[in-house]
Amino acid sequence: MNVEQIIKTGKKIPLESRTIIHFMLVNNKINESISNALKPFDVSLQQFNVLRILKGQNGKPANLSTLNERMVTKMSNTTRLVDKLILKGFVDRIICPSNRRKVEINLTAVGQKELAKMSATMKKVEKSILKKISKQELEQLNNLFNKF
Amino acid sequence: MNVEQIIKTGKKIPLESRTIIHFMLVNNKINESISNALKPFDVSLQQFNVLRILKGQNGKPANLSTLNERMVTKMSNTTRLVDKLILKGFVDRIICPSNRRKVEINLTAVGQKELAKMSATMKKVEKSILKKISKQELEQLNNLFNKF
DNA sequence: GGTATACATTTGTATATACAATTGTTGTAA
DNA sequence: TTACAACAATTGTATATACAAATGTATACC
Repeated sequence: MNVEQIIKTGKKIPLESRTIIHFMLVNNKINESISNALKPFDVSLQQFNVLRILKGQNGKPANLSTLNERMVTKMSNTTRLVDKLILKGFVDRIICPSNRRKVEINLTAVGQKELAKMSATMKKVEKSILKKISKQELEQLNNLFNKF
Repeated sequence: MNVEQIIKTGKKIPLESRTIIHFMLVNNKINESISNALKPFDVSLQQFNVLRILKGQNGKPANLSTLNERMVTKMSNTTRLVDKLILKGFVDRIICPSNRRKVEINLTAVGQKELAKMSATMKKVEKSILKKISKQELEQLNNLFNKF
């Protein structure tokens, strides 16, 4: 992936700017791969993320603020994200009995089943995205990311 | 930046998934910094990118497809992006005399002046984003990004 | 108990983006 | 020269996201 070639510029870009731009280009590519992979399941990356968090709850229901806290990309509107998952039958939402301000969100059986399929697909996509990168380099990347 | 801590999960994440998630977290952080920095100028990152491309043209006008080709994040609707820049007085758009299907987009004097200010701000933001990262590590990052 | 404050979510509204269909223009081949 | 395909941009529409205001509920203080 050559930055200058992709954004079709002749002049060379300062190392700092180049790194940021390069970062964004890789990000675009990753996002595209992932959302393509999720398209057949009719969920966005954000929605997948919510389902995954709910699975991590092991049956314990989550409320909106918990979801928001744990999401990779925090959104300003988790309510409507959940709305869409409800519409698809992947989760259900009830008002929390002990505190009626809160809601309890749970994976449905369908949601669990679909999530399992999505996760398998995601594993493949991750492998394909990272196929040219060694374990050692992955560690290296994680260490570098720590410095941001 | 500790991934597990940020997304508040107890279990450890497989290295591949962790890298992707880590990547997204860094991306969010970068985007936030940049859009905050651009907010005073009332432009989005995409709009800034278009202005920068136009500057790179050195007075030569660009048409929409050229812009699209050179944008870091390709958009499905560059027309309306340009509309917004016109509204702000940063660029103008005329129909290309030699081929009336095309348009010619140019930086205005105001656009040039504002872009200079934005660029100065962006330089600072980049420095601040990358302040903990050495030149050598930047090279390393760029090399790793090449493998995506 | 009544009132103010903080909390958790939802709703309204504006803006951004994606995708497809449409418009207008040019080039080309019968 | 006309009909058709390719091109470049625009428009319509649906969906996504951001931000602020509003709703409803619980808690704390007097």
